[in-house]
Amino acid sequence: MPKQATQDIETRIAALLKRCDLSVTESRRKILHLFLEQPGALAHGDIERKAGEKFDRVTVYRTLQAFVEKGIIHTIPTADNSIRYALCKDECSGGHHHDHHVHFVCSQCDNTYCLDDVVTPDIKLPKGYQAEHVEVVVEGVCKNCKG
Amino acid sequence: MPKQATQDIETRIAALLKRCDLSVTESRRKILHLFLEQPGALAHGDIERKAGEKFDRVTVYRTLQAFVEKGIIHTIPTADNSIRYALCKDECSGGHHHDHHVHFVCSQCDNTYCLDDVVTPDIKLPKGYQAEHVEVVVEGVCKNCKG
DNA sequence: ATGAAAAGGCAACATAGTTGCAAAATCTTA
DNA sequence: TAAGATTTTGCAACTATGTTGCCTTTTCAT
Ligand SMILES: [Mn+2]
Ligand SMILES: [Mn+2]
Ligand SMILES: [Zn+2]
Ligand SMILES: [Zn+2]
Repeated sequence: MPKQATQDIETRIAALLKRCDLSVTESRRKILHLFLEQPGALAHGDIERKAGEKFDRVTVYRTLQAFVEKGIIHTIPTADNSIRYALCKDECSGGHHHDHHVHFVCSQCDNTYCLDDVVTPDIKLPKGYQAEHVEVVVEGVCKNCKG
Repeated sequence: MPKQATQDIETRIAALLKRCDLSVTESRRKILHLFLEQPGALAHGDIERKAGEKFDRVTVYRTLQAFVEKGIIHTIPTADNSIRYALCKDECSGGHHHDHHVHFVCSQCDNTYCLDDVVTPDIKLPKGYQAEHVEVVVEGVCKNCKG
């Protein structure tokens, strides 16, 4: 692992936190690191496990909550009732989320992906219903698992 | 409340349970009743509350689980990580679900509706991803709250 | 370096969901 | 309709998940 590259990542992480008015702490850096070095989404449990015994459970909760509020990560609803979190594109960092992409959950490896290029379709609703936000979650077999 | 109508409902409930190879018990009848007399979906908590102190929590869990397995009800994923349950159309009762409709969660009254006539759109996925099932949940203002 | 402010750790609590087992209810069939 | 076999229920105990208050530690601005 080249020192230079690691340095860069750490710098980017610190910058992102500062830009979001979050003080740069060890747990926030660590958890953000987990998201950056991973293509898919992470469940709370994953994070707790990957972060090791190093951090208190409560800290993980509070960190994720802060990240969601600041638009660093967003939540992905799934059928099995376990919220997953994934990094937002930069544009979200403003303060409110404007993700309009589809999510994909692999039924084999259970990984969850943001399909950033697949926008959520318009849904024609019956008279009287007024849409504000559309969530689309596709379940199936992912790239890697497809044999 | 006319005796005749109540009788009919009870008969229908018993018939449905029998058709699904479920023995007709008080808790199952009661919970099925709750679904039938209500247009929207119910969360676990709702059911526990509406059924009164009469049944054990565990019984509610097991009843809902049985109903899902038999295709009597289906689950609806929501952003707030609380599974909701709603009656399936008759065709589901076979054993596996084939609901392809959109769900709607009202941000005001928090009610959840099955939009049975709004079918889930086809989603064009990137190369390599293979869809098996699509969930669409629309959040917004419902018929009753609009105004 | 120093003090104010923010975040973390701990403990205690609340809620949600699971499991094994014995008692009770339901179903079967004679 | 009266057993007996089978399911289902309730209870207790347990794990998992999430929240809150309070004090200590860390971070940040000066
Ligand atoms: Mn996403
Ligand atoms: Mn539905
Ligand atoms: Zn996969
Ligand atoms: Zn409403």
